[in-house]
Amino acid sequence: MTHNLHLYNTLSRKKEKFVAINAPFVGMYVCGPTVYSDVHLGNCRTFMSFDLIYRYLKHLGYKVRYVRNITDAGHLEGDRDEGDDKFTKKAKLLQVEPMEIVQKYTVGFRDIMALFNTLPPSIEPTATGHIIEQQEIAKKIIENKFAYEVNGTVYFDVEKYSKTNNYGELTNRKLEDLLENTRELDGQDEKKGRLDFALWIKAKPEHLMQWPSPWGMGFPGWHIECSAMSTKYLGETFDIHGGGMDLQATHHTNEIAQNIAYCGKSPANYWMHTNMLTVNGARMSKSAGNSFLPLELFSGDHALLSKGYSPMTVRFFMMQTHYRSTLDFSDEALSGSEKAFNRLMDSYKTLQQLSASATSSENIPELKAKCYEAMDDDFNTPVLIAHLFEAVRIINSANDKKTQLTQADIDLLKTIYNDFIIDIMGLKVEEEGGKASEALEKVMQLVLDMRAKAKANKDFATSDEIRNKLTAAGIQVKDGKDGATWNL
RNA sequence: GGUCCUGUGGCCGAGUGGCUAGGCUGAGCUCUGCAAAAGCUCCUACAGCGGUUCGAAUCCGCUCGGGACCUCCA
Repeated sequence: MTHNLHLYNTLSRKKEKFVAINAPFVGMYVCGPTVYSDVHLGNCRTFMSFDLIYRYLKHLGYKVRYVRNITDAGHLEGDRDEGDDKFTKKAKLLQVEPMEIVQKYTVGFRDIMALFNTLPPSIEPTATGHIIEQQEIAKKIIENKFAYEVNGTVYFDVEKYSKTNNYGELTNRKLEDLLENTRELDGQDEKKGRLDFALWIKAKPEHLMQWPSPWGMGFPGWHIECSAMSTKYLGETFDIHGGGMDLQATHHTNEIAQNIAYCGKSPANYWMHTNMLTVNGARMSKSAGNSFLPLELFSGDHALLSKGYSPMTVRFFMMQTHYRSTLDFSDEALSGSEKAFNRLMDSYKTLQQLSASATSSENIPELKAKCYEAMDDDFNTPVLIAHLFEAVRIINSANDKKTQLTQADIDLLKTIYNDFIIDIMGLKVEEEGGKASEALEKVMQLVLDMRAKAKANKDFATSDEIRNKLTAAGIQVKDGKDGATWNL
């Protein structure tokens, strides 16, 4: 595998050259959604970022096993390790089965991700499908003396673990500081240490989701599902583990601790974290109530939006920002991206009908090298896009006969476009498609021919009338050197 | 309070110790019957104050903003 891919590893806090444990195979685990309500845009950003990473690794020739879980159990409201989980709460509210909640939002999630043109993961395992595996890990951790049971609940012993391991390594925090800053819990606490977290939680009789276990009826803690499923499908140590930055301090820190307590091995070589989406500078989150639903974005049905934006526009918008930077969301920024994206894709169409010259005035191989350089530098899509706009300029100039491209140049440009725009960034031409558009194409050709005749006869009143009425109908006419073209 | 990130032109957003980011917007020009499209040019920014350096937006310190995590969240 010859490439120069470097990626930022949260563990070392710097960019490192990517070396697969067992090339050409790569194991990648990404923490997926908790399906108790609609996915919001922030989730989508994370999964689009990892989709990009998945696509680029595949493009480089790796055989990637991409595992992304569906969390359909556990997840209590708050830190008390008590009360209803999110599914039970919602199910009671709507008077349905918790699994109906799970089904509804799992399907919704997949539909949205498909609209965003993300590839499905290789395996999409669910927490409820791996209750046994989670119990096995909890048992082993107890055996290894890093966990203890109190009244049917199993807790991980963080202080014990810290004696031989660096618990806060992922966030560079010291145990003393963590202890210092952790809130004192209400008196009835049964945990030994205030940093201890639950591997298995005792269920009250009224709980709708509960399973038998060596410790009585209960349900799994939040973190253990990822330990169980990543180990099962990718092994004790695999290549890349990813998720949103908000998972770094708690979820991933605990996941690493569980894995080490379980088998003595750290789960992943590279930890990758994607940054948050913000709205007016504040993090977009379900609990803050400032989130956008993807469908609101597509329809424009939101107080902060002047109009709707297509899924590909949104994807392009996100690709214009590096995955580790926060991305501030605004109507103005989206509208800028929409225009830029259309210009990029228009040039893609122009490229298909470019005619070759005998000589070349541009260095296309260098452009291609720059594109790889950008992607190899921790998946730097903003820089990649900057290079692609250089290609846009070249293509449009060639179309205007202002620069010359050989057939080899044109073929290479096609390769660059197909590789980087379509395959790697996962953008596609949004077509209305079908027979209707075929017919429209013919009708438009007819109309433009009639207008060309009027122009040839200097009947500008007629040609302008045709153009104006087409514009009013939402069709833009562009007069070029070799006749007119149009688009919606 | 603790840990950490961040502050770039009208807006979004990359980046490196010295050499053009890019996109959107705005202005001008070319082309065009006119317009649109396209191309070219311009608007030359790096929070503030010190320091290191031949040279810093890029390194260090301080100040002032913004944000994240420490509680469920991608």
